[in-house]
Amino acid sequence: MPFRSNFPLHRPELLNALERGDALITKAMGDQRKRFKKGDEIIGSGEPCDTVFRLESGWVGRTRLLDDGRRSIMTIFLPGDLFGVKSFLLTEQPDSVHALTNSTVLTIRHDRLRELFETEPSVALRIAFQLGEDERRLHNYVIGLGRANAAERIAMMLVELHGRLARVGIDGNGTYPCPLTQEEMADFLGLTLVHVNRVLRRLRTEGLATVSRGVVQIHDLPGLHKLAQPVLDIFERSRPEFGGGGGWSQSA
Amino acid sequence: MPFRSNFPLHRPELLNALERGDALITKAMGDQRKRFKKGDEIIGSGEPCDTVFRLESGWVGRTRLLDDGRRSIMTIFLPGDLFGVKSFLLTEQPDSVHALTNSTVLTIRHDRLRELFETEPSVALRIAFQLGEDERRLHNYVIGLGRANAAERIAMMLVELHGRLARVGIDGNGTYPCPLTQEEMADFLGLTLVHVNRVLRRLRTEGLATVSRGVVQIHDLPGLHKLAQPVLDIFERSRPEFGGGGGWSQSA
DNA sequence: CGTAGAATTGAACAAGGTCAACTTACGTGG
DNA sequence: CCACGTAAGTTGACCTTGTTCAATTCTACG
Repeated sequence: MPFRSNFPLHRPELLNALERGDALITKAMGDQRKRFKKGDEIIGSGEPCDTVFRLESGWVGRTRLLDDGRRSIMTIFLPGDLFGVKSFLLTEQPDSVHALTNSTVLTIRHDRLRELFETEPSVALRIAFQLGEDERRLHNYVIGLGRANAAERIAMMLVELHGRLARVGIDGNGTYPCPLTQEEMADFLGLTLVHVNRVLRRLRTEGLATVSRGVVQIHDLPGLHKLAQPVLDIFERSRPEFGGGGGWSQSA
Repeated sequence: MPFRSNFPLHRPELLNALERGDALITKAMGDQRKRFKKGDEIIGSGEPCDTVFRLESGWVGRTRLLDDGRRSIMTIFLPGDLFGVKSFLLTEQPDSVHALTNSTVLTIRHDRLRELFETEPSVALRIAFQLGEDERRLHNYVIGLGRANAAERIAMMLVELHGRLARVGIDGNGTYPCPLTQEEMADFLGLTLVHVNRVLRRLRTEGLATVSRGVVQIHDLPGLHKLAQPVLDIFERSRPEFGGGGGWSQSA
């Protein structure tokens, strides 16, 4: 699944170069895929890692486990994403990357990638693009963690996952698979599992969305948008394609 | 101020290429500097911007203002940092970048930078490095916002600023200038100004650090480290160079 | 069936937020 | 050099959001 033309590119004229870079990386990765089972560690905390990955299928998360047991899921990778790019350049933090579901990945070794990076500007562009895209997502995420309340954060997550999955072709009209447990959502959103549960119930009773048994059903996308609006990625804002009017009784 | 050899590079063999890329960018920027006064907007929210900046002197922040008045300072740039790199590639979010103090910056136009990017792998490497470095910082920051309490966040901020300023040569043995108002700190840390004030008072009375009148005095760096430890960048962990024993009475 | 992970719910609690007043620092004009 | 005005910093009283602790129910699956 290469680039979609609806990618949030500043300069559409880069699209060709990006697709070329992407194809070159894909080609260099060959078709030897590694498989991981749910829960497996893909990149260990602290261990050196000499490859960059492309997620082919499944969900993967970048996690940090603090000494006292607190946990944070910093990023969720979906099919098509490159990950491990940062360790191509920088010393690694004590992060681990592990499979949230059974997953398959393609890999390329750092030294091989660096050769490509130096000889093919389009590959360098593709790498820089991935880093920029990650950063953009992190920026939104920081706003959410810093300034959004629990309901806004959850709405933001649901809307973002919906958008990203739709862009890689997974979207059943507002229904999509989501393998995260409530504990994982909590670690992703900076909340507790108990509170996530309560807010999800509230979203359900208010008719905005139902999250259960690994499936998200969005009943009222405009409503979720309205709820998440203050902290929504600008790229998601333009897509309240279906659903009724927003009916969330915001206390604020 | 080019790269320091104590930079958190995964592969020291990249250092030469990075310094070369940095020098090329610097050269292409020439010596025409733009000056901004405290409070000036350097990149407007939403407006297209066709340049990348290097901060030469002063403090600059990337900010997002939400519709309802909530504000978030997502990144603080210090002298030597490149910023606006992301907009080289991606559509911009409604962020603004503005001067936290009087500042001077050097600039390079996107089209010029792209030429360099394509012809000089070392420039591409320098750009990718900056993006990776930003991402790394955001990762830590996300942990802090998601899982650290107020005192931990503040300690993290003080330690990180100390480390970054020391690396560009600004460090008076634990005393450094910090032009942030308490409101700005609050917007940076995801707290309220009132609570920042209270925690700063507590840090002061416990003898860890004094923050006032634009100056931070760290009295007990190991103590701050201990407090921030769970959420501290690994690159900062190795530098409790001075001070007494940690004396923070953590309630947890 | 039995069991383990996940979800759900209640009750008590605490961290941090809100509101509002007051003080200090500092730049400017008289 | 002083008076004043404004932005920043402080502090208290009270409140809300989200946490903690502790059961209790699902649900999938061997």
